[in-house]
Amino acid sequence: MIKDRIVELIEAALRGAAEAGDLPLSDAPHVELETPRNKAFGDYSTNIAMVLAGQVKMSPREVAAKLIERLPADGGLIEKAEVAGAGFINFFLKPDWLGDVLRRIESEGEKYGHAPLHTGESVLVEFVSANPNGPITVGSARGGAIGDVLSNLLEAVGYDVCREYYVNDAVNSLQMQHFGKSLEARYLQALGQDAPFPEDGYKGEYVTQIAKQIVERDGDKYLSLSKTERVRVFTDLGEREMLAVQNADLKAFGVVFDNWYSERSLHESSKVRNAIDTLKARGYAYEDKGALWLKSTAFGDDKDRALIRRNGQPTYIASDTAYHADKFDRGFQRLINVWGPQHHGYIARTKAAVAALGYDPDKLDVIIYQTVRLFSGGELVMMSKRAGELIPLGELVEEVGKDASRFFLLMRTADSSLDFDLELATQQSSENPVFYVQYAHARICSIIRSAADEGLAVPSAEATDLSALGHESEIALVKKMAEYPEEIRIAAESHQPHRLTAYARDLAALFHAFYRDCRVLGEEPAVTNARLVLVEASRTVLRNVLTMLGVNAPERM
RNA sequence: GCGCUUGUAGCUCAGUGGAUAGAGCGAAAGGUUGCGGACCUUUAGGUCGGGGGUUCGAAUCCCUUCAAGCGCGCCA
Repeated sequence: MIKDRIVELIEAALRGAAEAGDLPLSDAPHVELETPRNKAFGDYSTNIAMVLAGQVKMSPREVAAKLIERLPADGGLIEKAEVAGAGFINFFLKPDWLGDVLRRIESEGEKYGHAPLHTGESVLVEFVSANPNGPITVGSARGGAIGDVLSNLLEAVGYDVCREYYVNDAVNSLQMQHFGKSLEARYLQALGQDAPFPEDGYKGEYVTQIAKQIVERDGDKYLSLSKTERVRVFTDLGEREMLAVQNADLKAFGVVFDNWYSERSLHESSKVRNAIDTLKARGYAYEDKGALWLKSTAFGDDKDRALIRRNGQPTYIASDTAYHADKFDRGFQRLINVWGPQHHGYIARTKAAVAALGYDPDKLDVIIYQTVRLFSGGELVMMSKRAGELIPLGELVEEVGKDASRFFLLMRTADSSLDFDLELATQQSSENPVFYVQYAHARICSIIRSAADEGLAVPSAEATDLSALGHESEIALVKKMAEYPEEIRIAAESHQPHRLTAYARDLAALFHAFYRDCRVLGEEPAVTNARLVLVEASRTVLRNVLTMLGVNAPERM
């Protein structure tokens, strides 16, 4: 890669200067190379002289000048290197480097952007994990998009990734019991009985729908059961139905999990008991007021947390602790949890629990995403006409499609709240970012189709003279494509999948600018051929980034 | 009260400790007959919430303060 080659040149210059006594350096400093915003500052730039100035007691410009003197022969890569500003060294590349980029994109194809930086490392990404007592909401869907695309990114940099959904199906969960009671009441009502609806019940229309389905399928056969039995049965039936709906909605959203991990199984396999025994043995669990407590304050938490209630039932923290232990025990080296905005207070206690069990809490990263609000035509959409509550993911995908749903939910950093404009998401115009990006891809395909109609195939980059490329718009486009692998690396390592949507928009904009300025077909053969190579490379990179986002790259629109 | 997140152009937001803080929309003026319409030029618009500090250099890191959202159960 070009950037790596320049870094090597600078490192060689540093060694040379140190050996010759020009610069009194003890060990090799880390060289940062960046792409300056302003093209007057060259193609690449380094601040190394300013970093070293204090250490070697010279002015930054002086250090820069000495380093430039020591730059080794570069094999025709660098046009010139010059000192600028406070002591930057700016590198201007010979136009030939454009060809290097295009040849690399061609040879790597759909793997362009991938890099084996973390091969052999495994990571478990847990996300969505909504309670199985209702459909996935748009809020949780944001976690779905973040978790899924982050997983794609981690795979691209070499990780072995497991996408996991934690199913909160514990039998003693109050949420699930409320759900079961609500369903049971709707069932009785559907059979014409005057059953009271529980006070803390789930009023959503979907509960009534499920009850009706059960009546249609099983009739009144549950009437003979005792009330307690019936609630138990309906909790199970409802849970099964909700998991199926969640699974289907997520699938339509392009999210498929490798594993659905049952909380109940943690209790049944006595992993919860084992975790508690370990905590006791390690001295981080104690009894007080008839309950058992996790001494999480020993690891920086605000207060200690209950593990087992006075009535003998374990709390969710108990199962969650066992769950995280099990993740490590399954051999994952890193854990990532993608959690909704209400859960930020749980980071400290979860890490504390992990540490108390003897695992490294730094191996666990938690991404908290903020709330999603839906707007339509500038108006806040609070209610769904159909369900009488928060809009389910299934409805969103139905309304704006998988592509727009995913792209829009990834347009902001997870840290800030997100306003989703439903009207914009369905708009067929350049103001709609998804449309704008997909349109660029369709346009590329159209050019290649037109070329084929004229009997022109896209020539291979390797066999084509690319020296005809050199227009400002061509250079800007190639530069952006050259940045893609690093963009992937940064997005993956900083856990910021939203960066990809910005990159996709930038790339599309640069392609549209190229299209405006440079005609592909009907030019001199040398020009047309070189530009066809460039267009094909643009298609590859655009398709790669859209694939990473889980968004379709259409050939026609 | 404590904790987390946010605060950047009229609006919505980008911005890996670097050079003159950017984009889209909106506003003003003009341009635009070719591969697929979703384009171009110019102008206006900023104390990066305020105040300290670290650094050669801060929107970015630290402290403090103000404002907004959220969270502080033997619920999950």
